Amino acid sequence: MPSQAEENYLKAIFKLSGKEQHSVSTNSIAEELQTKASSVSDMVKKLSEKNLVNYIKYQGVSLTKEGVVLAVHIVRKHRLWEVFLVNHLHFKWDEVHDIAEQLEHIESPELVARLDIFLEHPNYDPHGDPIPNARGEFPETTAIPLSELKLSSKGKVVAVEMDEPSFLKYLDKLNISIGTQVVVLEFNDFDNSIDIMIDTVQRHISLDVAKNILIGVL
Amino acid sequence: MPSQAEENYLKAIFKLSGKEQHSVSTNSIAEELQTKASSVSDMVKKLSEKNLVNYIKYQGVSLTKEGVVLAVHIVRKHRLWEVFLVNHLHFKWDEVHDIAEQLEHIESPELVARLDIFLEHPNYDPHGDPIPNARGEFPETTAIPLSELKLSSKGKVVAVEMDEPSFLKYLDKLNISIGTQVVVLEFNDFDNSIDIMIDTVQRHISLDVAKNILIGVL
DNA sequence: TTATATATTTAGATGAGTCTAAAAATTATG
DNA sequence: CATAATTTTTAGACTCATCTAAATATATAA
Repeated sequence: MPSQAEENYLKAIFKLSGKEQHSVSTNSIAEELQTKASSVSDMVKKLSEKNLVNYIKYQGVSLTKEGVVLAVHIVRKHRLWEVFLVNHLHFKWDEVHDIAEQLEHIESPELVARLDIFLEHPNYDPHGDPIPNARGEFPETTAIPLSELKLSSKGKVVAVEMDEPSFLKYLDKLNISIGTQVVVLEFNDFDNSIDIMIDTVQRHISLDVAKNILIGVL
Repeated sequence: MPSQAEENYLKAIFKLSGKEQHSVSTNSIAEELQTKASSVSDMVKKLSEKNLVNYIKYQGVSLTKEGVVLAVHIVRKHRLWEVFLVNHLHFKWDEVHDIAEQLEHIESPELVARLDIFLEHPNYDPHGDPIPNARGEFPETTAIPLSELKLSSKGKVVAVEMDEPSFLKYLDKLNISIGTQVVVLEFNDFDNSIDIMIDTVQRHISLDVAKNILIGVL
């Protein structure tokens, strides 16, 4: 059983490696975990000895099969807890990340199984992120960033790709949440901003924001 | 904010100090936490510097006001989580202690407050132990060990004073749980065992067991 | 009350995880 | 392609929490 620190590294590497699980740099891990590259070197060496990551000095890091299994399991716990916090304790979606960061390290397979049942096997967390099942399989998700929609096209927000409270509160202010209908009115080349329509209101959002709003593909 | 290790020490000292919070020995803390007396000396020194315990070398340890506040808060979290695990996730009472030991260290005042509301402000945990409220006040409890009942007297089990799964499973086997009616039939002087009546069945229990079953006093 | 047993503390070591500063490898640039 | 800039790793130090073994204080008992 990995320590909490090890779990955080596995999760970070999993996240940074993307869907195809490409190898990632020491620096990017340090950035993600708000730590120093030298600390990452040390930890990655340890994880490598435990066969949780593939590591060749100066060549980047990737998770082994075993490492992926563990990382996915942590993601599963994190997202299940978020569902609990929002659906049952009535937290807002911008308040749950930090608490779930703690809860995800609770070690008890039985607890996860029962929580999953209690929550009625949710497929997505409050931010629209897919929740892997007990076998580590993610539900199908086909979504593209709002920034890649075609002009005049319409879509439904299915997820957001950032958990920062400030970002989520900003979306609240724009009346954007999971399920919101969006129409792309205009792409503004000069600053890459986008004009969109939410309900009957016209809004103006930056490219950065648009990139982090995922729209469902039928 | 104390570390998990510090929290465990505070909780142990609180437990060992009893209702009147008398001072406790290094050795007893070591025993309670399954560690060495030398480790306790070190930690107690640190807690003393943080003004969480009163500590005079060779003279024992007691919690300061501030230490009591923290310890009670941890107890509160532990017991609230136990209620959640049993009432909502349908764990058995002998399965929740270890999980609650982990959950009690989750740091989020908001989480505790909302959990308390979700659980509808429970006053007792699944083992009958009182749950302090947000101000740290315990509900009234007047109970005596089964071992101190008078001959032929009748009573209702209100709590058990031991969380060991083996003990709790043993009580299950005897059909003893919170709320069970018990009648004392006989005290056996030769081995201090006690004959009791549960429902319509006569049972024979040791003094050790009887000491850990608390009977409500009207 | 002096010797002995027990409890407690100190000294020094260890492992986990982190850091800074310096060294080494890799990548980019002129 | 050689040198500069960047990235990554190593070396050494630090904190936290623990341990063993030795020293010291307290309690017990002849």
